[in-house]
Amino acid sequence: MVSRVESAAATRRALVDAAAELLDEGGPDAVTLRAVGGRAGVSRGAPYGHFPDKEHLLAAVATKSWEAVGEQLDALITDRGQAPSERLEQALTGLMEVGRRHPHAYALMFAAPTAEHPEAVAAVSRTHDQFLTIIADVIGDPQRARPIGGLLMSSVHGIVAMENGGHLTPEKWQTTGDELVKLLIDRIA
Amino acid sequence: MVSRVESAAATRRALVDAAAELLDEGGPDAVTLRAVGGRAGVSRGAPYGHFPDKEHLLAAVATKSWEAVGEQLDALITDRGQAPSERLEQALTGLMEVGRRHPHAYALMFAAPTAEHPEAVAAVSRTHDQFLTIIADVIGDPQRARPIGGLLMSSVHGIVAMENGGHLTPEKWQTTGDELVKLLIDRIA
DNA sequence: TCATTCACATGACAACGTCACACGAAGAGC
DNA sequence: GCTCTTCGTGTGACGTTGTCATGTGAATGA
Repeated sequence: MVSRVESAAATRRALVDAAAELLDEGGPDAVTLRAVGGRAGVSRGAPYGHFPDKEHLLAAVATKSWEAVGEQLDALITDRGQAPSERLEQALTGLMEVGRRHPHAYALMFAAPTAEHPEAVAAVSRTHDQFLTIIADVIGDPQRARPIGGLLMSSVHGIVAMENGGHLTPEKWQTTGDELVKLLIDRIA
Repeated sequence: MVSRVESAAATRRALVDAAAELLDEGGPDAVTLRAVGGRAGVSRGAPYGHFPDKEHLLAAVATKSWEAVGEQLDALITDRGQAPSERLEQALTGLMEVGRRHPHAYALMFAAPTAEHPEAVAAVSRTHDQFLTIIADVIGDPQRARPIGGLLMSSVHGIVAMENGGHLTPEKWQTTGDELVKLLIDRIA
């Protein structure tokens, strides 16, 4: 039933899942290869049969996170039952929600993916394209949609990063991340 | 001439400077306590006479970086020779320039400062207040200036973070960070 | 001059990423 | 059914890291 390559693929998946879980639960310091192997039910050296080094394992976690966001956006794009502006707001708040629920994985997603991880770069590019699709529906002119999309994406990311870093305190700025996203869409899109 | 406490303070400064330099030159991985001590002319254990652990040393680096930005803003605020809107643009592009010139230190500045580092929190708060001062001069209503300031700060930070992470490629978004900052100020401030 | 203080050097330890090597079961060929 | 090969995995080992305990020596105050 379970061929050798299938079980190998399952182990690889288990390693990525274990790393993502440990990252969520204890932050980057908790993601040791020994802990990852342990949670995945293998030894500390097993990951090296699937990844050249720890960095590539983390890149796989980032790739998986981007793909999860991509699936959210896919569902949003497929559902034609709502206005384009609504879709845009949901896309942006959806990304924000990911950043809030999984702050460490989110930080990993936006860390610099070196050229050594082409699958991570591809996943990011695909998801960005989906964002652009949603934004173009609101803006109309697809040429003008790209810079606007870049600004929206960057700004929302900045809001999430400021939130997660504790730099967006309501006392200091008299506002919240949710309000800022609304304000942003209002002024930009 | 050089009393004992003076030399101790000098060593502390040398440690922070060495850590900042190593961070600039080789990224976070290059900042080992052994390398920091070596560059500062002391041994690997010497930092523990000045900081409880490595995290506190890095917090001191972040604090110094924030204070450097604060000095920039001070000069900007003191100089009454230019329009408020010009000052705002210079403040935001100044922060962006710091992020470009010292990407790793910049990332450290916006990392979550735990409550264990009150001096870092204070430095951030002071600099944010200076931003608010500059923004209030443009907005007029100081009450309305705070959320606007939060959005500007977050957005610019997002732009810098996207740039440094390689996520703001001109091919994808048909724009640059500089253009986005201009567009941002145009639409928001 | 002597006792004290305090910054610093040094040895040691556990944990980490990584590599080399050994093992053992699944699959291919006869 | 048997044998050989392949390949995912387990294990021991090594260098490096952050950290602590201990020792040392020079500056300080009486």
